[in-house]
Amino acid sequence: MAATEISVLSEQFTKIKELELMPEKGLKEEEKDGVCREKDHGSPRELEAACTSGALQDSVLEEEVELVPATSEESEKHMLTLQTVHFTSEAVELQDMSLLSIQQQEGVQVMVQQAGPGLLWLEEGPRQSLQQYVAISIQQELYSLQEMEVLQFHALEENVMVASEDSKLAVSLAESAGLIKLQEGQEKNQLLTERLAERTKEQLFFVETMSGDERSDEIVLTISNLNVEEQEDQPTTDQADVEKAKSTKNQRKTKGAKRTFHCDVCMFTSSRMSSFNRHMKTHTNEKPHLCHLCLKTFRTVTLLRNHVNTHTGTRPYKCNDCNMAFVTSGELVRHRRYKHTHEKPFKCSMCKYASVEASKLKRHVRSHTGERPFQCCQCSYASRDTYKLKRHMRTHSGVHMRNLHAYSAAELKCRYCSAVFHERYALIQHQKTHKNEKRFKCEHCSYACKQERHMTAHIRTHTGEKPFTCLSCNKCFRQKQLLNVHFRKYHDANFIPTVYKCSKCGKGFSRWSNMHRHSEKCGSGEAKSAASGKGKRTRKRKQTILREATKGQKEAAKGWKEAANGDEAAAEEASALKREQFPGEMLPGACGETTARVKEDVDEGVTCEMLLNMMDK
DNA sequence: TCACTACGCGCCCTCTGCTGGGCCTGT
DNA sequence: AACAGGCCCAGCAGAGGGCGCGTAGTGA
Repeated sequence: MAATEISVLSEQFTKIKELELMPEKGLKEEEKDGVCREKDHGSPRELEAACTSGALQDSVLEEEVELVPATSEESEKHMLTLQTVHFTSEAVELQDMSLLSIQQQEGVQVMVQQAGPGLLWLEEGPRQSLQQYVAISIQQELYSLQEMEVLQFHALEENVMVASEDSKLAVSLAESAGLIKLQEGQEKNQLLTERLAERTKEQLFFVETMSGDERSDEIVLTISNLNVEEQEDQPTTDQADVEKAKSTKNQRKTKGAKRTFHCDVCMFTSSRMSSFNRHMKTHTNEKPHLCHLCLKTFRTVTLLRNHVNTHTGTRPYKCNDCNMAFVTSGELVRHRRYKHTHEKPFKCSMCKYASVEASKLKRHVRSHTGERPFQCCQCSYASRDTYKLKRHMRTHSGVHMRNLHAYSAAELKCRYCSAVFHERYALIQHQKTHKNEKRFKCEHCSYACKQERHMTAHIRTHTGEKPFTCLSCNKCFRQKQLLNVHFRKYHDANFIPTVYKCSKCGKGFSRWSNMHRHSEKCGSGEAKSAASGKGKRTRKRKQTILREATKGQKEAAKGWKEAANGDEAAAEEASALKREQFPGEMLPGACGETTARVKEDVDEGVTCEMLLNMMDK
């Protein structure tokens, strides 16, 4: 892992609790606020581990208690100070809320708390200092409630780093997974005990999890080490786990014979010195290979060569089936799978989906699981991949924010049910769950419709309500658009009525549909057919022209519209602006809007009449 | 040491579907 | 004129394809 990543991680893991060295002494057992404490028996006899139930960080209170298991330096017993976390009363009420508890062993007394602690054995090796931590960051979603309950640490195979101040210890969590995969119940405890017996003087690590930064998607695990004494004669009932443990141990012995190389910075191990050395370079800032074109430096010659190729455009790996070429052979192979061979080795177990890349399958699986690990920091939205979140973030512009994501003190009620929200976005998302039905039913007749606005308008036919009043003549209307039409027709000096001319007789109509109906009767059957086709084209053309209206022009039209709502000053201003911007004749579109196309035509000396003629043709 | 290969992560893009709202059309 | 319904568009999100690049395993 790159050195830069280490620095980042070190910043992230500031929550790691410090170990403390304390005189050897027993601690009084007690159980308090979700922390199980075991009495000091003077020698290690058993190690109990009970799994922690659910209660993730959300359930954790801020209060902390430091638990100080004591050992003596002489006996190589370590004290651990582990952060304790208190759960809410609701969480405590959960069944099997028992936390990982560890019985004392020869003065070692430890209390471990929190959701998802566990144990790790490290490789046998020299004594480690007390100040040894393993910080692990994983995607939070990897830990469902149930997963936490059974401490499935296999997830830790990913993204594991060991930060050790003064030791050369490395541990493969992947290897250790079998050892730390604890199950609830006595079997686990017994198993752990046996493991202890098997692993005299091996180091025992405690793992605690805690939420990372509030906005982070990570859980930070802290692993603190301690030594335990040899144990004897502990029964084992979980044979499978025992076998697993033995298997792991053998594997490790085999590896020992092969001489494995362990990175002291992260979990990396390798049986080859060359691989190990290459890996170690990733932990340094040493980049001896300089690009002479841009002075950028690289760790390896290969990286430099690939980089230089981006300057020169050199792509040595060319596809035989197309013109594509790539810097690396791997890219070519992948390209061929995508474009030519269509080989998709990664298959979904739940559907027929298959992908070229594993990461694509992983992304796809989220569509089955519903997993949305990428949480928007500004609203309730969460996405299934990083790009969607990034795309979503664009919506958090100032207008958009006020419209959708501003907190509303007033309750925003779902129009279809009793749900209540305080964020419009959440409301909209919820309301999407009510879809595809004529869910609006009239109380007075059998009418039903999909849209509430249609129902609102319909209800007025029963009540007689006419809420839209013309401010110029006090005439009332049931629909706003009717008022708009009325106002344009009778009170707007700039309004020029639409005239649809019959191409046969030249007769004018205010509505295209009327003209079309007329044209079907006007002239021969051939004319009728032609008129029909022409009508469609005319409509299309008209819509195309109207669509070209610019935003600024719409703003002007909006100001004009406000006149219908009583803002005469705004109406006058908009009207003046409209006249100034578009001095020519107006195309009578909706609300008297002119269009960009019209403006262009006006600039070219094209009149409204010419436009209408053009539309007719 | 190098080259090949595989893997993983990230980025960007396209296609598709849904929804609300403005507006138009048929009756 | 009034009503009801449909069309169209913008905006957004879901899903997936494709590629760039860094790193690790391994054989020559």
